[in-house]
Amino acid sequence: MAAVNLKQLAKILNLSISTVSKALRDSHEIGDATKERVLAKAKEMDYTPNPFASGLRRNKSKTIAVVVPEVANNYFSLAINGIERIAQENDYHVLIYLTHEDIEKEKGIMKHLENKRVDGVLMSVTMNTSNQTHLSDFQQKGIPIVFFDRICHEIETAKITTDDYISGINATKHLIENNCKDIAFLSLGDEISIMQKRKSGYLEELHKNNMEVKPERVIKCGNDDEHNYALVKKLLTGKNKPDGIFASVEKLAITTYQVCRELNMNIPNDVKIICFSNLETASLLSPSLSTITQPAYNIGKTAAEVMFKYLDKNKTYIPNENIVLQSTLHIRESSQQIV
Amino acid sequence: MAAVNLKQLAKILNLSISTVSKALRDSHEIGDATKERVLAKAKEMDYTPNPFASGLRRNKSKTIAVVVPEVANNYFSLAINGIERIAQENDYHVLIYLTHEDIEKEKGIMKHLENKRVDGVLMSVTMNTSNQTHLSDFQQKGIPIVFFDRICHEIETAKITTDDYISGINATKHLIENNCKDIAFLSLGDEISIMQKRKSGYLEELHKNNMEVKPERVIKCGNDDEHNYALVKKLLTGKNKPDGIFASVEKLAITTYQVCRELNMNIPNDVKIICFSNLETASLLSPSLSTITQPAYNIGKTAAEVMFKYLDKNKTYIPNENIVLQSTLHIRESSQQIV
DNA sequence: TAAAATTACTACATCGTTTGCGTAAATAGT
DNA sequence: ACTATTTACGCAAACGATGTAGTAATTTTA
Repeated sequence: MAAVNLKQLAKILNLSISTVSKALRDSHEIGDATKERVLAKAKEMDYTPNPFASGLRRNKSKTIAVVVPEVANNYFSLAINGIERIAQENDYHVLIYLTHEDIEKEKGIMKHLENKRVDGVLMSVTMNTSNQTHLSDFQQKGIPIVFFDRICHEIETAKITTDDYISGINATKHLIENNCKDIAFLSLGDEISIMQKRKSGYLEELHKNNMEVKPERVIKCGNDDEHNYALVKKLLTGKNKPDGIFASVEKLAITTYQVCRELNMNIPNDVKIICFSNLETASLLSPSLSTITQPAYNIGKTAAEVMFKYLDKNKTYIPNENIVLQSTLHIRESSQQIV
Repeated sequence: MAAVNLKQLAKILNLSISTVSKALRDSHEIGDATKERVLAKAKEMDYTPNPFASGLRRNKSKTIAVVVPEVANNYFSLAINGIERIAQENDYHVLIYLTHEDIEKEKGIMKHLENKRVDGVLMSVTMNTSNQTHLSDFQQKGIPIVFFDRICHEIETAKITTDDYISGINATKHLIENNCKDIAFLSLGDEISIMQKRKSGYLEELHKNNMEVKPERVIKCGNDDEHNYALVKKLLTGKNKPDGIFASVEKLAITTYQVCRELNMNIPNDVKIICFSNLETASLLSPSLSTITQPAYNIGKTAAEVMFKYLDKNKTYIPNENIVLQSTLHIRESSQQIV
C-alpha cells in the first residue's frame, strides 16, 4: 500500500540512505556488487523516488507546461500529440492549460507556473495577447518559454511557426486564379502575429494583381461563434457579396459553410472558400474543403525538441531562433472554378 | 529573477519563518496586524509557495492526471476540456498522458504515476485493456482512479459512462426502420466495456426484429487505420455486402466514407451509416453523417467533479458508482431511406 | 491575587532526496 | 615499509514549507 522510500530500502539492505541513493543513480562511488544488490531490491520492492523530494532538492520538476487557447481543435490537439511524444521520450511530464482565448486567464496561468512547478513552457498565445509583459516577467523568473504558431515577437526565445505569409499569398493567388474578383479575409482578431502574416500575404497578392484592397473585406472575427456567424452572414447577405473567402482559421470556414447552407448559397459557384485547417474530414465535406494544412504534429514535436535541447544543458535562456515549417496547400472543390 | 521564499520574506519582515507561513495560511495563531503586514509584503515581493516543498510536506500534489488513448479526437479533447475547467476551478493542475491504445504504454504510465506525483487519475482505458492488474495495483498505492467512457468494471470506483446499450439499440433500430436488412457492426477491439454494450444493443435489436445475427457482420477493427481501411473495403467489396453500417467510433465511420468514395458507392443509397461521433462537421459532410453524440464535455466535467468530491474530503477510496449520461441521436442523411 | 487561560509569536523536527565531505580500509607507488 | 592514492561507504546538511510543541506576555477567572 504505502509507497516505499529510501529509508526503508536502506534499512532492509543494511546500508545508509546515501549509499542506496547513489547506487540507484549509478554513482561511481558505489561498488558494483552493492549496486546490483540495491537495484535488485529496489525493483523487488517497487521503489520509485518521490518526485517532490527530488524536485525540491534538485530544483527540477521533470515537467513542462503546454499553454494553448483550446484543445478541442484539430490543430492544437495534433500539436499536443507531438509534444507529448517527445516529452515521454525524455521522461518528462506534460501539464496542460487552456486559456480559451482569454488573456486574463493566460496571465493567471503564467502566474501559477512561476514557482518552478515546471522546467519550461510551450505556448501558443491568446488571440488577444498584445501586451506581453506577463510573458517577459515570466521569463525573468528563469523559466524558458518556447512559442509555437501563435508567437510573441517581442519575447526573445525560440519560435516555431509555419510559412504563413507565403501560404497567405498562395491561398489568395489560388482564389484569384479561380476567377475570384472580390476576396474577403476572415481574421481572428488582429493582434497576433500569424494573423498579420496571413493577412499580409493576402493583401500583397491582391496588390500584385492590381485588385482593389477594400478595408471592409477584412473581417475581424473573434471567439464568440454566434457573433462570428452573424458577421459572416452579414458579409454574405448584402448586395456587395465577395466571391471568394479566405478563412484564417478552420472554425471560421466551418461557420462559413453553415452560413452558406442557411443562405442557400452554393460553394464554390456563389462563393469560393479556402482556409487554414487540420480537419481530417476536409475531403469528405460537401463540397470538399480546400485547405492550407499546417504540419501540426511536427510543430509540436519541434517545439518540444527545442525546449529539451536547452533543458538538457540546464540552460534556462533560449536565444532567438525562428524555425519555419512548411504548410501544404490542398486544393479541393470548395475553391475551384467549375469548368 | 530568483523566486523569493519564506526564509527571505521572514527576514525582511523580521519575523520567523513559521509566523510568515501561518500568516499566509490565515492561521488563528497570528495577529491581524501581522497578517496584513505579511500579506502585503508577500504580494509586493510576488511570493508564491514552492509546490515541491509543500507537496512533499503535505503529501498533496494539487495535480490530477488524465490518461487517454489519444487527444487528436473530438471526443477526448472535449472531455479534457471539461476536466480542465473543473481542475482550474479547484486550483488543480492537469497532467496529460496518451496511451495511443498501447497497453504497455498504459502500464508504463501508471507505473510512473504511482509515486504520489498526482492526487488522482481520470482515465479511459486502451482498447486492449483486458487484464487490469496494473490498475488495481495502482489503486493499492492509495491513489484514486475515476473512469470515464472506457471503464474497467472489475475496478471498484466511480465510472462515468453514457447509455451505450440503449444507444446501440436506437441506432440499430433506426437503420432497420430505414429498411436495412443486413447491418454490419464496426467494433474497436472487443475487450472494452463500451464496445460490448454497443454491440449488445446492436445484437439485441437485430434479435428483436427476427433478423439473422451473422457473426461475420461484427468486424473487429483496431488501431491501425490502414488495416481498418482494408477490413471495411473487404466488407463492402464482396457480393454479400451489408446495406447498413453501425460504426462504434467516429474514425471507423470516416474510414467507411473514404472506402465508399473509392468504391464509388453511394451513401445512403448503397449503404446506410450511423456512428458514435462528436464530429462538429458531421452535418457538413457529404452526405451529412448521422451520429450518436455523447456529451463529451459533460462526461469529462462530471468525472472531474466526482474526483474532487473525494479529494476534498481527503478520501482516497472511491466506492463503486455508475453515473450514466445520455447520448443524443442525430439523424442526418447518411442513414436515411430516400423516398 | 494567585492560578488558569488566551494571545501572538518562535524553535525545531519533519517530509524524502541529493550531495559535499569525511573516513576507514584496501591498493598502489617509491 | 611507509606514505600516497583510490575505493566504498556513512554522516549530515541542505531544498522550502508545515505544524507541533513550546514560551513569554497578557488577559481572564475564581
